Amino acid sequence: ESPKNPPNFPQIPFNPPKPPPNPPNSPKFPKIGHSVCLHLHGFSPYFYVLAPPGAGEAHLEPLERELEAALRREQRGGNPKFQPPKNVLGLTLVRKQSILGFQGGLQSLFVRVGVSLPRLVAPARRLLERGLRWGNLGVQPAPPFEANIDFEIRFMADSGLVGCCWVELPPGGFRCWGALRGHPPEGAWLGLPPLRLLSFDIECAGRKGVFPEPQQDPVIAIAAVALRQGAREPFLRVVFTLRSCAALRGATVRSFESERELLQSWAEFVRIVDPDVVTGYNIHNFDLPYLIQRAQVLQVESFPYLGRVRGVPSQVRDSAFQSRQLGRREGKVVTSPGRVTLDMLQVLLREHKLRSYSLNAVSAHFLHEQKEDVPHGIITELQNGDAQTRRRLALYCLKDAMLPLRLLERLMTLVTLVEMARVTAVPLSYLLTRGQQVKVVAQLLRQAMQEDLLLPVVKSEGGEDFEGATVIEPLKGYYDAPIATLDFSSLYPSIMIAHNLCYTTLLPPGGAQKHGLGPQDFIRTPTGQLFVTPRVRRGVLPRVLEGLLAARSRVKAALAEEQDPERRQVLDGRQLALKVSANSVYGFTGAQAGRLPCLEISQSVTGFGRQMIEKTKQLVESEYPDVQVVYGDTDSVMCRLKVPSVPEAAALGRAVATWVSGHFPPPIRLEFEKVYLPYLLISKKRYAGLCFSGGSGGTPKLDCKGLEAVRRDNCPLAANLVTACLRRILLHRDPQGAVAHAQEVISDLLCNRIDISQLVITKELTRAASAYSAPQAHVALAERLRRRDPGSAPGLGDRVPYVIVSGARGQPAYERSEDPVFALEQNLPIDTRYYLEQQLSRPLLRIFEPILGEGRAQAVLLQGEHTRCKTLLTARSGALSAFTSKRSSCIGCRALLPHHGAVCDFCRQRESELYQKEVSQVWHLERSFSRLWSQCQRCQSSLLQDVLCSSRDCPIFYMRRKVQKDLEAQLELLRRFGTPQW
DNA sequence: AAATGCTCCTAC
DNA sequence: TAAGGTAGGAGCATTT
Repeated sequence: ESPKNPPNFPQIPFNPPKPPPNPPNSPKFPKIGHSVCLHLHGFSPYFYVLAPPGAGEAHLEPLERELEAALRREQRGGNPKFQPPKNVLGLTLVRKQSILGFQGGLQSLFVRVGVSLPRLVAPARRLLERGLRWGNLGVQPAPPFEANIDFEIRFMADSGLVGCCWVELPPGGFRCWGALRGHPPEGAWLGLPPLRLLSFDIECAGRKGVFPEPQQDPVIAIAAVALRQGAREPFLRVVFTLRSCAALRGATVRSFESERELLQSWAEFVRIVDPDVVTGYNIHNFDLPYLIQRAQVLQVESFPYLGRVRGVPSQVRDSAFQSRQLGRREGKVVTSPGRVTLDMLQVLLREHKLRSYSLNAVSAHFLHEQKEDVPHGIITELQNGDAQTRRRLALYCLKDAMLPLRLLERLMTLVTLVEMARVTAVPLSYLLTRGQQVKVVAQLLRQAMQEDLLLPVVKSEGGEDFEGATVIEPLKGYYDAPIATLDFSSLYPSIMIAHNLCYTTLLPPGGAQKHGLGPQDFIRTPTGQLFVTPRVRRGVLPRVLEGLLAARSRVKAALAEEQDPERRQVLDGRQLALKVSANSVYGFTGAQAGRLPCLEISQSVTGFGRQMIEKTKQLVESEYPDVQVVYGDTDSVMCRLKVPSVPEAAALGRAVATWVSGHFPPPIRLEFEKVYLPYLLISKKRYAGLCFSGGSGGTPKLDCKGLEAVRRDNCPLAANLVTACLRRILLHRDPQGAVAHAQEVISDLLCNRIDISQLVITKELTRAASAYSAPQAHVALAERLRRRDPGSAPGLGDRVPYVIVSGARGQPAYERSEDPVFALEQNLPIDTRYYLEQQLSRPLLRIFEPILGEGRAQAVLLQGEHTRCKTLLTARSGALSAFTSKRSSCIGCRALLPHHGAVCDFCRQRESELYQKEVSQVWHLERSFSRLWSQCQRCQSSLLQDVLCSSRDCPIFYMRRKVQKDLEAQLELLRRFGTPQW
């Protein structure tokens, strides 16, 4: 049911175009009329407790009375008005097994506790766990099982639904209790439904230098773009503006004189478009909370009904999320029942490692186009102008609403998420808000249910760390011979399958005697744990993993046949989801603060892994004396082969892999992956090579692991230079060219010819400033920025960009970190020595030393003529020198002058010549500036309007500002000549 | 000068 | 309440 008329919702005359109808009887999709939001009502959750010894049918009734009474007492305490009709829906005795530990087929007695509301699960569990009266057995504690399963996961597992699957409903009205008919996402039910996506962006009129706050600063524009999933073009583009706005081509403009009307109208628009997915960039932490808070301030009562459930308003809540993988993040969550809010920023933070996550940087990276970035102050100016300046604002806003949709499409975000939801059986929203564990829990629960196994509620205590994988000691150096890479695909999942490692197969100490098992019934893992063989009991985890691997082979086969591009996309997405999903099971078992940790399993898995890589190296080297394992990490070995060509290396690699595979139990297999030629091995986890994937004819690709080229915590100059040198060495096989290039870049750096954007280092703020025990450059800067303007300062989880500026001798780097824009605007001098010595020299030496030799690399790179370049130009070109020096110096000979003129008496005779030189410098700067300016105009797609952009993620911006400032300084210099007399 | 601990980010 | 794992290189400030 879609709430067309929430309480007190005023009717505003407004007729946006209706979404286009679905294609009639489209062969691709089943016939669908509407999006339907199923609001889950009246589903009763349940959990289990282990019954104490001696418990039976007779104990259930008194126990239920006890539990009911205890729950009522608790609730009266919390909320006297709340009086649910019934808390406990029923207790029943069931015979099942705990999943934890081999049980020898013995079932235990459990009580299934059904309660009427999800929020009763936690207190009921606590009461039973602590101990209630079990009739004549007295007060007995009862350990809970499955009391920590998420409500939606419980429901879906019970109904046999997976995330994002098709559900068939009877035509006309329906009221469904329990039996929903979900279709497996295959065949006719493989595709995605034509979901409606709505992307939006807001603009606020902030005050100068302060980040906009909803208490004070009005919303002046909201742009919205609606797209049907799978369609190429949006079916709707609308901009809502405060005050008049000139027409936009291809978009509807709706102007309002009052902000209240603007907000009301937008909310109504959302309800009419009725999107399934609401997207945008940073809408979670900015746009949505801002709108809702602003509507509160303006008392627009009807506004927050943005969801699909009648009478349930969207709410802003603070949220904190913390995981080892994603770090700690805090922010706001806006609820919107019935719609998925898909913040592209959150998606990118989870899925992609980038230097910067500004919409700007992201557009440049994924869409290869720059976007304007207009500072807040100027936004307000545009708003205060006329219909034309507000048109510009509207267009800017519209573009920002458009970009998330384009990112969504380019990154295939929706398909990827839908497939992950289908494979792991969780709702799509979980993938955006929750961690990795819940996906494994969902799968584990479903498999366990089939085998009458229950998941215990464990209190996670921080256990001890366990030993991980082996990294083979690298034989460092430069190899001009083919290196074949062999690896165990899905190593950890296949270990778990091959050795039947599972919660259900783990034999505790003494378990063998207890269950009367002989030596042939169990195995001892390399770390000493005992697990029963599949003959005794097949594990649940291996079953889940086998299912995932088997599904993967089916998808592979289907992909070979499938022609339809959209279905192919779905299958691709599924393949990825299956792989990722299988690989996360091991991590789940080892998760210290986990839902169901079992270090015996994870330890054994890595133990087997260590044994295997060691054995592989030995097997290979003893069977093939001409093959040498030069390196290996976890599941791979790099083999140096004494064959001349890539195809021969591939053939030999395949033979070796097949032969080695025979020495391991299925489904463990060693596979030939690729050939490197040449190969540069720097150290553990750091190498580069020219990669021939599959060892065949395709174009080889430069592969670079762990080196500065692929790290985000150095400046782009270092990363780019390392990449460029590696390309020259490995791809073009031109080490001399690489050296020359490196020398040139070093020279450019020392002569201040490197653009500041190349020197920006970014690092993540992983915790609150006070939680750091060691000083850090980015943390110190973040603190300084916070003092300058708390609203716009970097928050937890943000990446902080900085440059290192010159300072006093011996001053630590953390005191010299500075905001790049600030440094540019204030003409703070960059510490080029720092960049050479701390950012470039060591990475360069590391890659050149294996080729040139130790001494030579040092001499050639760091001691040549190019390191002595010190320009005179920079010394005075900055505006700084013009304003800070108390006395001016002669433009000809730099001698101090007693006056503010241009030249000293000695240089007076060449004054005309010097003047001409400075004038030509002005021309030169003007030409550069005009080139950059028109480049920025092209970016804003208007050659007629001023450039307002100040994107700190665009190199052109830095260059433009630099030239502009140099030009100003140069003109100032020119003024010192006065009116020429000659 | 060398060793050490903290921090970040990557490989797998 | 919820939160996948360990190995490992490198930079940097501080201590030894």
